[in-house]
Amino acid sequence: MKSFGFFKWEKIRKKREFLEITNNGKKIHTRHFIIYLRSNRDKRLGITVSHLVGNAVKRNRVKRLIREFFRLNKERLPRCDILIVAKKGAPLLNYQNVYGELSGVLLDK
RNA sequence: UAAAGUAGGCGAAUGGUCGCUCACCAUCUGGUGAGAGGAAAGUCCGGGCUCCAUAGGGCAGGGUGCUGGGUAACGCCCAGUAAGGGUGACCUUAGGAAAGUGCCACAGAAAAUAGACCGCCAGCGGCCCUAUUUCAUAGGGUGCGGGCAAGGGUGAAAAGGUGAGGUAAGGGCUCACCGCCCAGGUGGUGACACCUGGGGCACGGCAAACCCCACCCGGAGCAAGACCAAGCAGAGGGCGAGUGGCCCGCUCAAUGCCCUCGGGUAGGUCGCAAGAGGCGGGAGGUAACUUCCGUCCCAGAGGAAUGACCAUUACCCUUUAGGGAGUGAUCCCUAGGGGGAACAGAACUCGGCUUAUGACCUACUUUAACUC
RNA sequence: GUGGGUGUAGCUCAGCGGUCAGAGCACUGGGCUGUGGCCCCAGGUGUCGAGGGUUCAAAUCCCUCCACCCACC
Repeated sequence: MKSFGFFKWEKIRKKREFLEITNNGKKIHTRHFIIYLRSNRDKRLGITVSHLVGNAVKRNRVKRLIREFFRLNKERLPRCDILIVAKKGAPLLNYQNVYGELSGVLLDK
């Protein structure tokens, strides 16, 4: 299981699922993100970046950085659905900042 | 050299590791190829395409507005005309106010049928004052009915302007020049320009106020629309008329249309990437553009791909050291450190417009200053 | 994708071509009171979202842009 890929079945794609996780999941705040967790057989990722975060370029960049984090650290993540919501300052971060902020909360030692 | 004007360009490159989307080949491990923009943006216009409606006409409603051309079309582009701005290169603006209605605050005498506050002018009548030693004459003030619109003052705007003659004072009252109006001619497809003659002059501004004139516009949008698969359950009421603004007209009489309640599904394929396409060249045209030949195939997602990290080399800024030019401010070269690199992400598609955009570059032109 | 709305004083809103843009609340100062509130008097307050244009004159009319909000499929 060496794959660092990010496949379609690892994405949360249905609006219904997003709502279920927001309502029933465990909620964690960090400086630039809100993270919802709900235990599941597979590890899956959903990302929400609203228009309040910035324009399309900034929103895409935030999503790509979060996907990169998921992909590279998949081995150490817990077995659950992860939903990450970006807050306002998020476009100013680079990958190092994102890693620093998310690893402390999500990764096993 | 500096400051401007116009037209345009570029929107870092290369390599490595780990990834994403699509196509093809292999086949369960992979390999090869392709993969954001000049604005992809805002959604301000106009087309293509699809469905619905449609004999045709009228009235609403909306849009455009100097002239000619270009175009699939446009509110866009090109060429010109006039007016205004700028020393200039250049830029900006554009139907009709003698069809009608309406508005023009404040100030001012008066604001669109002109009018007469101060004023100017002569006449008439009485009274008062002054001067000339009485009569009387002259001057001034006041009153009455007239003439005038030069001057004053108000305003954004005061009913042609300047000068001369003339007059009781004045006035296009007359004349010259300028402006305006009318008629004719010439040139131009035309906007318009020029010339000749006539008229003393009539016509304030606002249509981004209503409006008039000319031309254009059927409606909705790829969640259009077509097919496949899965699934369910229909019931009640209304319309006699319906026709996606209205009317006439026209057509139909149903398996039609509308409303309410209830039930089911929200999956896949196509549309969906060869186009008013790009590049190079020839021909026509002042140009926009058209046409012919050759050549190329260049994103296609669907909680939505085109990325992350590292290295090197260019570019710009700053700083340190060394060297060079110069009296100097400063500039150039070499080496090193630090920093910066904009605006922004395709969603059916094309033509424009508008707005955002760091640093840099190119061409032509103008104006200043200096040198030869 | 389509259609619509809002932006005016610190806040909530009027005003829709013509004096120096108003009202309520709030704020400041004074009076009243031993003190505070209530009450009374006086006062400050604005690039009318931004930039152009039309007009003698624009918050108002016309363009372009910005921000926010709503509705429908």
